[in-house]
Amino acid sequence: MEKKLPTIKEIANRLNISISTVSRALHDHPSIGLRTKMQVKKLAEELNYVPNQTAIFFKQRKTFTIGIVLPNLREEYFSLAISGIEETAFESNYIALIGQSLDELEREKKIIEIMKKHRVDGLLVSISKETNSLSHFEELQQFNIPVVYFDRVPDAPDIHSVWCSLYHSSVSAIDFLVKKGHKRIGYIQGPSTLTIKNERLQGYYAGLKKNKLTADESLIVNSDLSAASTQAALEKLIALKNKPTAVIAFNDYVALDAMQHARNKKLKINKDICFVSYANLPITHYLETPPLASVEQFPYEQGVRATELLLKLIETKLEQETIPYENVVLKSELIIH
Amino acid sequence: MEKKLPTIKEIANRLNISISTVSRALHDHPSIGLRTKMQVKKLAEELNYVPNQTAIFFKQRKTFTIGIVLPNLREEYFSLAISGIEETAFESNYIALIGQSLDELEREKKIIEIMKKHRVDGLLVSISKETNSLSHFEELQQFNIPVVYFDRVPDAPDIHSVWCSLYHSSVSAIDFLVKKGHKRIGYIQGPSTLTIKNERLQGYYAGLKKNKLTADESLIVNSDLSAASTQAALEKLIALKNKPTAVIAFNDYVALDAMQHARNKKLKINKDICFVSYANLPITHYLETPPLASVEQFPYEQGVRATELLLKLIETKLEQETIPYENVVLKSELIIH
DNA sequence: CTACCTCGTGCAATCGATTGTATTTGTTTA
DNA sequence: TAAACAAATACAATCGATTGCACGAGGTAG
Repeated sequence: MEKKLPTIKEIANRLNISISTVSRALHDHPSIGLRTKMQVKKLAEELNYVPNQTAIFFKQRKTFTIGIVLPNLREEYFSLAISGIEETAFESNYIALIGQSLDELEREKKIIEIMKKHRVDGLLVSISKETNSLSHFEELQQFNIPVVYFDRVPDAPDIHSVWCSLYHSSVSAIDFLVKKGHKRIGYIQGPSTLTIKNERLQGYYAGLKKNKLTADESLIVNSDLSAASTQAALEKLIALKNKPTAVIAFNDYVALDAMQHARNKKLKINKDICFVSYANLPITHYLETPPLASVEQFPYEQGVRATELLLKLIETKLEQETIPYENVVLKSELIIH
Repeated sequence: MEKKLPTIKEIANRLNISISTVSRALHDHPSIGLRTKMQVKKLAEELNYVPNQTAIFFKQRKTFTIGIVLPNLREEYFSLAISGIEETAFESNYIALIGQSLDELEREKKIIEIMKKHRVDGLLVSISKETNSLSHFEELQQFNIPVVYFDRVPDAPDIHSVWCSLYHSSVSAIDFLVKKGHKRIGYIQGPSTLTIKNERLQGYYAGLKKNKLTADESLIVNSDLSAASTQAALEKLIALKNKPTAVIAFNDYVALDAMQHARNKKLKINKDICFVSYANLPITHYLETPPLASVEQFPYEQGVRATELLLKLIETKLEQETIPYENVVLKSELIIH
C-alpha cells in the first residue's frame, strides 16, 4: 500500500542482476549487453523509475538546483524576472528554489542558510532594501557557490551582476520633456538603499545641464514607495510657488500613486502636470492615461541573462580556477506611450 | 582554495572524535558530555557548518521541499498565490521549487518528472489549460506524495483542493447590475478548459432568473483570453441589434481589453456600456475607470490555505493510513469600485 | 591444450548524516 | 582489590546511485 518510489536496487532485485549493471544499463554504458539493457529499461519504464537527485548529488556534487532570492513575488517586475529565470533554467534541466526576503535582512540571511542546506548549485539575488553588508553572500563564494546579482545590484567590486543602466534613458526623459516645452521638471526619488548607483538622478542632472536648465533642489523629493509617502512627495512639489509642469517618478507604481493624488487635487493629467516613469510595466498599457513615457528596464531579459551567466559559472566552475567577474549591463529604453 | 562546505566528518577529524559523537552533539543528545558538546558547537559555528539536506533525506525520507506547478508566473493573480505559498512554507521551514507549465500539458508533465526526481515532499498544482487527464498526478499519489490543487482545480472526485467559489458572487454581480437599471447583460466567457465547474455561467443564469430576466444566448460570447479574441467577442456583443448595456468579463484582463476596445469604438465607459469582472487584481485600483465591480477571488489566501493543507498532509502522512480528501472552498466577494 | 583476450557482470567503496549497538573509561561499592 | 555499574564515546550499517576494479565465461590463436 505505502509504495515508495522505485530504486535501481528494486530493479536489480526483480531482474536478479546487480545494481551496478542496472545503473550502467540506464546510462547506455557500452559494456552492458544489449539484452540486459533492454530488460532494464523496460522494467524501469514500467515501474515509473525516476532517479533520485538527492542520491546523485553525492557522486556528482551537483543538485541541478538554483536559488532565487528577491524582495518579493508580488511585484510584476520581479514576476517577469522569475519567469525569465525559470524558463532559462528549465532549458538546461535546472530547477529553481524561491525565497522572498520581503526586504528584510534577517529573512534574506535565513533564506540563504536554507538554500545552502539544500546545496543549490548557484544563486540569483536581487538584494533587499536593508542589505548593507554582503557577508552572508561572500561566504557562499568562499565555498565555491557562484552568486549572480541582478537588478538590485550591490555596489561592490568583486561580483557577478546583470543590471539595466538607466543613465542614458534618464537623459532621454529630460530631452523628451524639454522638447514638449517643459522647463520645470520634478523628480520623485526612491529610498537611498535602492539607488546605490543613482543613475536616475545623475541622468536627471545631466539631462538638465544638457538642455541648459538649472537644477533646483526643491524639485527633488523623496518617497519610500508607499502610496502615502508618494502622495506627500507630490504634495511638496505642487505646493511650490514655482510648480513643476512635469514629474519623473522612481517607477510606475510611484507615478500611478502620484497621478491619482494629482487627480484628487483637481490637476489635469497631461495638461496641468505630466508624468514620466521607470519600469514600463505591462499593466500601464491598460491605463487610459498612462505616464507620457516610461523607461523599459527589461526585467524578463535580465532574468534570462542572469541565469545564463549563472549556469555558465556553475558549469565552468569545475574546470577553470579563477573566473573573471562579469557584469552584464543592459541598456534601458525610453518608451513613449 | 577550492573549499567545500564543511561536513560533520571534518568537524570530527579536527576534534579527533567520531562522527557519531559530532552528530549527537549537534542534536543535544543527552549521552554526550557537556565539554564535547561545546567544542563541537563552537567549531561548527566557526566553520559555518550547515547540515546537508541531501544527506539527511536518506535517513529522514524528507526533503522539506514542496513543488509549485502553475500556468505562469507573470500574471499577478498567480504571483499573489505564490507569495502566500512561500510565506506559509517558510514558516514551517519548507522551501518551494517552482515550475511554469505555460499552459502546455507536455511541459507540465516534464516539470512533475523533475519534481519527482528532486523528491519533493508534496505538490501544489494549478492545472494548465491543456490538462485533460490527471494520470501524471495520480502516479504521485500512488507513491504517497500528496498533491493539493488550487484555483484551477480539476473536476475529479478523489483529490485535495482549495478554490474559490464564484457562484454566489456571480448572482450578486447580476443583482448589482440590475439594481443599476441594466436589463441586457452580456457575458464574455473564458476557454472551456478553465471553466470546468462553470460557476460563473451558472451564477449568470441564476442571477438573471432571480431578477426575472430571460437569458439570451446571443449575449454570451467567447474569448480565449488573448486581446484579439476578447475584442472579437466584444465586437459581437456591440454588433447586436439589441446591445447589452453591461458586460460581465471572465477576468480583469478580459475586461480591460474589452474596455479599451469599447473606447476605440467610441463607446463611453459607464455610460454606453458598463463592465463587471472577476479577480479584482490590485492593478485595477490604479485605473481611472476600473470595472464597476470585480469579484475578489483571494489568490493569496488560496495559496496560504493550500500550503497549510499540503503541510498537514505531509506531516500526517507517516502516521495515519487513509487521509480523507479535503476540499477547501473559499467564498468570493463582489467588490464595488 | 593452454595462454590470452574480450565481453558482460558483480563487488565494494564512496558521498553525509543518523542511530542501534558495542566498547571504552572512570567511578563506586562490596 | 575486584566486581559492578554508569557515563561518554566509537563502530558500523544504512539510505540510492556511481564507478574503478576484479572476476568468470567464452572464444581465438599459437
